[in-house]
Amino acid sequence: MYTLAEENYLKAIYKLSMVAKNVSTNQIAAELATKASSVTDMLRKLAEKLLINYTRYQGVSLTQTGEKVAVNIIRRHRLWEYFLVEKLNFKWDEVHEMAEEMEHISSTELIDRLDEFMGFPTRDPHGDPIPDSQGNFKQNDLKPISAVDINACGIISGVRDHSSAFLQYLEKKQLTIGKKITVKEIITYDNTVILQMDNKDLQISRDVANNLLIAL
Amino acid sequence: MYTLAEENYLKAIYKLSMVAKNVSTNQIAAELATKASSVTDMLRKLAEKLLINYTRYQGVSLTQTGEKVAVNIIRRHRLWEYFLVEKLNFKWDEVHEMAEEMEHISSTELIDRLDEFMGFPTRDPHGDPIPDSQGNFKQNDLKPISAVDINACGIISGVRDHSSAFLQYLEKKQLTIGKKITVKEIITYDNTVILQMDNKDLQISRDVANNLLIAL
DNA sequence: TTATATTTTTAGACAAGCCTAAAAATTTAA
DNA sequence: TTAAATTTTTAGGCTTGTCTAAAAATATAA
Repeated sequence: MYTLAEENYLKAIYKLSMVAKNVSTNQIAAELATKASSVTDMLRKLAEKLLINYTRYQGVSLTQTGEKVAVNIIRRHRLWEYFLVEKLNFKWDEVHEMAEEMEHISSTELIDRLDEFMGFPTRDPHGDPIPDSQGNFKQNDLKPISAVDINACGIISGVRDHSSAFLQYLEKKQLTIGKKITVKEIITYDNTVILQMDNKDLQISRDVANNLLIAL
Repeated sequence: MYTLAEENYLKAIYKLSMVAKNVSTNQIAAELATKASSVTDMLRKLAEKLLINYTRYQGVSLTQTGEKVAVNIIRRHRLWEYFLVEKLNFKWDEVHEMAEEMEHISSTELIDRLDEFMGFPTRDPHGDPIPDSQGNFKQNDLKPISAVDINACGIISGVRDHSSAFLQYLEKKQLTIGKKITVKEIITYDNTVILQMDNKDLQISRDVANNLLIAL
């Protein structure tokens, strides 16, 4: 239906749209590690196919069709990640690259059966919600630890950075999905955060606090 | 490691090599539904990469490396077919196209874990042997029904034609893997074959007898 | 063994998706 | 509000993998 490149562009635009309604050429180029001129080329093609709204120099947004396609790719990605962790016993920091390939397998029937096989999971191993077969899912209502009040208490429920380096660090510190933590102190000088978890104090940097999400 | 096109060429050459040592340009073109000139182009590239032995006008054969790559693709294809049938409950005539896409997922670790998850199956849903992680597997020692003697008795163990049309026909006639049959008569005029199965007589055409394999 | 048919290769072209370098538009700053 | 900086687009080119048409090699038949 859509080429590999097209799917990757739609996914990137979808992801960037979470932050700002209109997405710029340079943002897409950075996300896909490609050049702005290549992005412009592709944007013309996607607009032609009515997958994005695009006016020269004005940035882009997904059309309804484009969004549907993007959500479907995300569904496939997250279901495969769940499969790799829950059925094949991979660790949460090992699955991203594989799922990046598997998300492009096109059969809808396959994905729906996989979904059923696993018992219709609602979150992938990183806490991200999995869209159902209709494309419905509720966005996580999570906050980065760096943005909550002192003495706030919550459950670790997601990450913003999916790199293995970050996930391995969290694993080592036992900062995994489901853990209950309390924010004890935020050092104003460098925004280092002191947490309490399992009755022990734990110090994390501003960067880590920014990328670790909790449900209050 | 290898492009989609390269993998498909290697697989086609491997398949055609089963029948004749040296494979011709036209045979490959037919197998891949492409043109002879496109095949020539690709053969030059594969020879360059030392995956095939190729001399102009003389046909090709796989090098040891090329064969290793081809067998690996076949391993992936057959394991995914097994997964689709045994875990996701697809029918044996529904899985070929999906596996055709899935066989190109590159991670070796993924395939080895999938293999383990399913208990190291040795045959796919069509009776074809699944190479192990070292690429070892014994070729089926099967005969088409059209080639056995009268009164020969054996177990249906494989097919030569993997098209859904053929598989659906077999399913309807209950001519499935594992069934015990006896060849009662071969009509010399048109090579129609009369089988006995489950104490009932069954008539199959020359074409069906040619594509249905039994272990004696 | 020569003519004909078939197979294979070459030549030249095209689409997709990427690139660099330069031009144009937009934004920011003086 | 004009100049400078930044962003985006255009122009032209490259690679991969495909195609058609024509030429060359090989196989077949008279």
